[in-house]
Amino acid sequence: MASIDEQIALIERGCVECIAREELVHKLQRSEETGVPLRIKAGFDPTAPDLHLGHTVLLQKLKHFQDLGHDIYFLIGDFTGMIGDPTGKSETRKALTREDVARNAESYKEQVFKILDPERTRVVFNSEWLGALDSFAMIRLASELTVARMLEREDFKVRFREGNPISIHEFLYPLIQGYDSVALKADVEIGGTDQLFNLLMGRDLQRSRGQEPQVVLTLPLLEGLDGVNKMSKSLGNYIGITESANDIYGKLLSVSDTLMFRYFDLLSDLSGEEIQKLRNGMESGEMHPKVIKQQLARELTARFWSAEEAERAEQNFDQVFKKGGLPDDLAEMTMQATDPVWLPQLLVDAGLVTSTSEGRRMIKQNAVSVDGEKVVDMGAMIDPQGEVLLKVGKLRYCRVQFVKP
RNA sequence: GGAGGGGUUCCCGAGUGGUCAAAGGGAACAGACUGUAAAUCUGUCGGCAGCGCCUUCGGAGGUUCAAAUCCUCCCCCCUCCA
Repeated sequence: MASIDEQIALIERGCVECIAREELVHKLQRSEETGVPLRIKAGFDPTAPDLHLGHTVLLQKLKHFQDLGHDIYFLIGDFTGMIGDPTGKSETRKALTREDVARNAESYKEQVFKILDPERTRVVFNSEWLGALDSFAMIRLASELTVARMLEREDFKVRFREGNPISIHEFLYPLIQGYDSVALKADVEIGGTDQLFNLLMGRDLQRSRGQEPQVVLTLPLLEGLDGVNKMSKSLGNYIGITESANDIYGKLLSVSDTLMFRYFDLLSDLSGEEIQKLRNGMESGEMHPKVIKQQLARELTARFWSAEEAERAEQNFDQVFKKGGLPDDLAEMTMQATDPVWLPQLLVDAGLVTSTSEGRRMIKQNAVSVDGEKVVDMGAMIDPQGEVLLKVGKLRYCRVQFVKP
């Protein structure tokens, strides 16, 4: 067993803040003496059907605790998801239906275990205990907090000051999340820095109900592919962990050089020194940024697939973008037709553009090619014979096979 | 309950009777240049077999040859007062 100092070092690695470090030390010591594992809580909002790299920052941290022998409570906020968490958004998030939540939660469960050990992970739903709270209990819970205290939260403060709407139910969210910690008797809760307020709420409520307050660890938010906003499904700037090896590899290679080191820091298993070496290498000009980025892409692709798959993705990438060849996971479809098809319509049918108008525009912009030949005629007709390879822009491909009806 | 301000195309935001599919910015997409990086430049950015037609300016009606713009009712948001 690692010493307490070593354990703390691992736990704090990558964290932005660790609230009440001494408490953590105390908890770890006690756990070691009594053999009772700590209860580690992390909440996930079930809006996204797919986990992405941003979530894995947190999952890696949970894994650290797991490796140290503690119990993970992977909380799926199915109840809170239906309320709509205001966190990090400048406007009210749409509440999910019960069906949405159930469906999304299922896919969470499937994906979490790509990183966590299922044996030591308990997946829990907060509707379990929150659904059982009656209005009386809910109002009593609400009485434990003042509006002024609520408005301390940056998000609310700003919206209030700028005259943007804040629904009453949004005030309930932090309370409810804090109550989750009470219900789980959490020893430690991990969350993004944007969750700090909610995480601290857990401490308050636990204390007021006679429990030992949880230690709060915050992790930085991972920026999405745009390098500006946090990675999120709804912004479309994410890399999903169930995406194909080619996609994961390709998307990673498209991040900016600055962002690349952010990803190294937060996602890579390399040590701090090794990452610094790469950084120096790039700054001194000894290493080409692309080579470093490839290393990142390989490591992470291999994490969710395998070293071989990562290797293949790299070859595929080179083939497609260096040599202008074709990807190996080319989309294919068959189409029934006898008469010549108007190209813009064909592009719509193949899912490469959303309207014939867009198709025409793409042709006009010299972005469309058929069987490798640029097409400039917006009125082009395609003979429905054999198969054709359609390409729009650099990334959209489809092979269409024609069949007689 | 009272008084006032506001809801415009993905987002912000101009637009107060025809010249409006609607300025400007952002995002996005395409082209050039590259390392599918950044930056930059150029173009596109409601739909439709295409300079003509159709559907959009919170919703429903109405006035008018003509409405995002005027009128009526409704819904929603914000501010101040109680």
